Amino acid sequence: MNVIQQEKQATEPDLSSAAALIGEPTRATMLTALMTGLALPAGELAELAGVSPQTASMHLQKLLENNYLQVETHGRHRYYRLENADVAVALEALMVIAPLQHKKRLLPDKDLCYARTCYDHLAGWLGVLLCQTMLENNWITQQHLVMTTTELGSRNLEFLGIKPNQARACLDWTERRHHLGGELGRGLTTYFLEQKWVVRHTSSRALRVTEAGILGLRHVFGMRL
Amino acid sequence: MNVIQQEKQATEPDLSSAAALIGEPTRATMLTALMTGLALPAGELAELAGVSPQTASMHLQKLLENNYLQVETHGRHRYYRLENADVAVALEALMVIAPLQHKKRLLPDKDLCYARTCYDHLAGWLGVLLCQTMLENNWITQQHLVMTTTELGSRNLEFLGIKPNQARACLDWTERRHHLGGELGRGLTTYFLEQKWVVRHTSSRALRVTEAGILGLRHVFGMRL
DNA sequence: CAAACGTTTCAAGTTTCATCGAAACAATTT
DNA sequence: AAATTGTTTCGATGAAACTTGAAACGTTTG
Repeated sequence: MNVIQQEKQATEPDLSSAAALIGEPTRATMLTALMTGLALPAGELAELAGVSPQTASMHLQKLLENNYLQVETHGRHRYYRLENADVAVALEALMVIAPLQHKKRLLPDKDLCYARTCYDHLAGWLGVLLCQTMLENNWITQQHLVMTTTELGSRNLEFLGIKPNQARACLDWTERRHHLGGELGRGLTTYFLEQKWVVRHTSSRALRVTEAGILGLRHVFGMRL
Repeated sequence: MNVIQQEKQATEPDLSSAAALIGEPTRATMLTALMTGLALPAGELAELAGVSPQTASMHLQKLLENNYLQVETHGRHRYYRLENADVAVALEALMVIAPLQHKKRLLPDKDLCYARTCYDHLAGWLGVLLCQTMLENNWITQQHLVMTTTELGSRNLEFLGIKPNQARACLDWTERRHHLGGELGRGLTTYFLEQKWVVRHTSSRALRVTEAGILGLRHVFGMRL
């Protein structure tokens, strides 16, 4: 009543269409699958989401038009991936508030809680443990949301061939504690994957720790799984 | 085809319903309005969104049920506000990727670009200028995403009665540069509002700088508007 | 070169849900 | 106590968009 509503063209960004694009079960499933950071072909995304190829194609086109995805054509396959980290960040931010929904609060998958990728870095129980261990061993120091490698940490990381970059403290939605994001987070995770200390599950963001991983993580980082 | 899809109950958080809740124009408008951090009555939100009171009521109930909002009853009015900062963070994260949409990229409102609140702290051109000035004057130092007050800064802030907390570097979507969030961001903004250096616009997140504000910002912070 | 495969386009059918009139409820004012 | 105001509940309507079958397109394989 007492609010004047004149200049309607005055605009914030188009929040609703941005969110609506994510707010559709099929698309949300596909986007979540792509949070591994990997590129997946259309057919696989269709199956993951449980819809026909036509339907998936339509949704992928929408995500593409709105620059949420990139596509790369290889032969008769078309591989889709997230456009950039901003999209992943928005998805994560939504996951933080999603559990508030309906109070159903169904427990998430065990494997996913244990270890998973968060776009390009390690998350879950293992990710948080890594972060804690590196802090305790004084390889990194934390200033609120930024983690910096100490001299000790830098030496050790360089020895492994990992660039001692800074890390960003990233809130883990299953553990509700920080894990390592940013440059360092990516570097470490790339290393773990290269060393086959962890391997990706077939159809989720979850990661499995190999025998080599158990040994490596203990000897190099001092983590006891 | 080659992906086994068995354990379907394995779940990430319910991203789609979280986003769908935001992805409806009426609800998005109301949520955006509430990003001031203020509480608004149902009728006012209805008018802002351009829908009837019944419709607004329905939407508000949904947002309430899903814990995106709180409500406070005063007499026959019901005041709605955001549940917590996590919701605001998610909205901001979506605003970052929203401009990618459709390439329409229509310029946002001038007032909003000039100065506005971002939940509980100052944003827009003014917010970025404040951040820059404080850095240049060596009141704060920046370590990537964290800003710490220097000794000089702490003294000056305490003299004003503002707690010299740390600030979080928060990406401004209009300026694409950092402004001051976190504890310090809120403290400064509270102070500006108390001093009536800035006043809220009637119907948006935008802020107007008063005469006293122009003087105060110049003399105390050395900012030339 | 024909068949199979992955993907997209087109044109339906179908469902979901936002919307508003009517009415009920509650608090305030006259 | 009656009238007014702010808000919510109920029910019917309608539009938006998700879905799939059919078909076309391009690539790979035999």
